Amino acid sequence: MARLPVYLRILVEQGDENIDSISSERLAELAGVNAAKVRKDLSYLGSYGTRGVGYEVAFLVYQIRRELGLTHDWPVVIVGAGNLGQALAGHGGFGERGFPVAGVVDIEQAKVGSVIGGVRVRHIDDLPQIVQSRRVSIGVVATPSAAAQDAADRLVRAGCTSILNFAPVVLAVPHGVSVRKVDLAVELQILSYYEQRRVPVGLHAVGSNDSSRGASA
Amino acid sequence: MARLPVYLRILVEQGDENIDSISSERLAELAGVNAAKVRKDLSYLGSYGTRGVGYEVAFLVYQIRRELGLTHDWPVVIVGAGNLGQALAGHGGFGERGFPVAGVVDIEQAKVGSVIGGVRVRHIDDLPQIVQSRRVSIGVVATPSAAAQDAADRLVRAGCTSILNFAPVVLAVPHGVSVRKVDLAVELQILSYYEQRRVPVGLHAVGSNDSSRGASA
DNA sequence: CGCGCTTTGTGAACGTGTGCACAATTGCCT
DNA sequence: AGGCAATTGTGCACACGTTCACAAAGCGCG
Repeated sequence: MARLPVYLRILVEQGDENIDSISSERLAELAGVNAAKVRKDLSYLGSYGTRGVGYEVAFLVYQIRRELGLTHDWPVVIVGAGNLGQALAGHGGFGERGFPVAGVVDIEQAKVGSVIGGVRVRHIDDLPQIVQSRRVSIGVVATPSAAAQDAADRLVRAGCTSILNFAPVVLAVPHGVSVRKVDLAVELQILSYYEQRRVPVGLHAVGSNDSSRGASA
Repeated sequence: MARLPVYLRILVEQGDENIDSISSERLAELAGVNAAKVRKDLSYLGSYGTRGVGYEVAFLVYQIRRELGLTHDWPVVIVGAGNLGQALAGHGGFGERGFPVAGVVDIEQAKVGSVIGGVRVRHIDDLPQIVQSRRVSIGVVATPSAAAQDAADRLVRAGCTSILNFAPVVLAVPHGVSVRKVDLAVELQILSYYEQRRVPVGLHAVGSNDSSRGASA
């Protein structure tokens, strides 16, 4: 389920505030979803709640981490040291959440050697060496559209089996390789869609990807 | 439908290559989806295909643009001039696709005045003025998590009715405001999930958000 | 001019995810 | 010890999106 990461983040936050027990209703409120959905999602992991009380935060965090495979770090390699690649590498949020940046590569020699986010940019030809020595299985494509497929091919050849793609193209990958796409223009266009038909009456929240909802501000 | 933007991009690309007619099957292949799904999606816009021939690319582009509300530009304002905000503003892909950056604001005076992507960073107190003078209805939250809710509140107060949120928090917004969230860590965690259970056999593509699929590389 | 090939549009079956409602279970208070 | 309030776990109905399969419709060729 795609909601587990959201629950996880909320539970970790609650844990940081020394809250050691939480009800499905409270968790649902914080995650912006239905309480029944939370319970169903969690029951999928097993019966880890206590009736009349709720869920033990620490234990639930552990279970979700285990389910998501977050019991150990997953080093990632970023292909493309342009605007986006630099922002991702320098962001810091990756490493904190269990996805340390094992390397940043670019095809342009001009970019090789510069240091961003504490990582030196290397040439894309070094990709196989980085992937193998650091046991990387997740690659991030942060190149221009035209170079994205080549970047993906190189990642796959180097041994990556999961790709996070920021380029607005549909990547072709071999069977067995997972791909997720983040397309900023698509997100904006979806907002535009709702924005355009805002004439009738101010209506509701927006479906699919989201989570948000709730009143006031 | 969230797939319309993908179709649109592909159709524009095809149009650039002087292809003026396309079948649902070809479009489905390029978009990485089922052909029947393409036809059903397009039939939702009306019957704009010609049986035995296919769809006229230019006309379809026009229709999808109209449906998505992309007949005119939607200026956006970016809140947060950190790593991510700078990358987004400097990216250029926004303006090209009909979402020109009307402004970048930050709460830190130290960042005010610098120029990124041809836009000068202004103080967040100028937000209402920017939003109103430029008729902005879409705001982008590119702040740290702790500041995200405040940024969203300010955007709403200034008059924005759609928000694209990059901070890993669930934003509370008034009824009638659309929110979409892009959480990089969530995407990586979903990949981690599939990566973890890759033991049995290398299996398939990944659901929901995606689009990818297809063979070889 | 008609026949066959191609491709759309859509009815219908199917699977999946969602939400309700309630029984089962636990803790607490008296 | 017993009853009450709270909360989980889940069966069930429903709505939605997906896919198949086929009839309707257009094009080109003989």
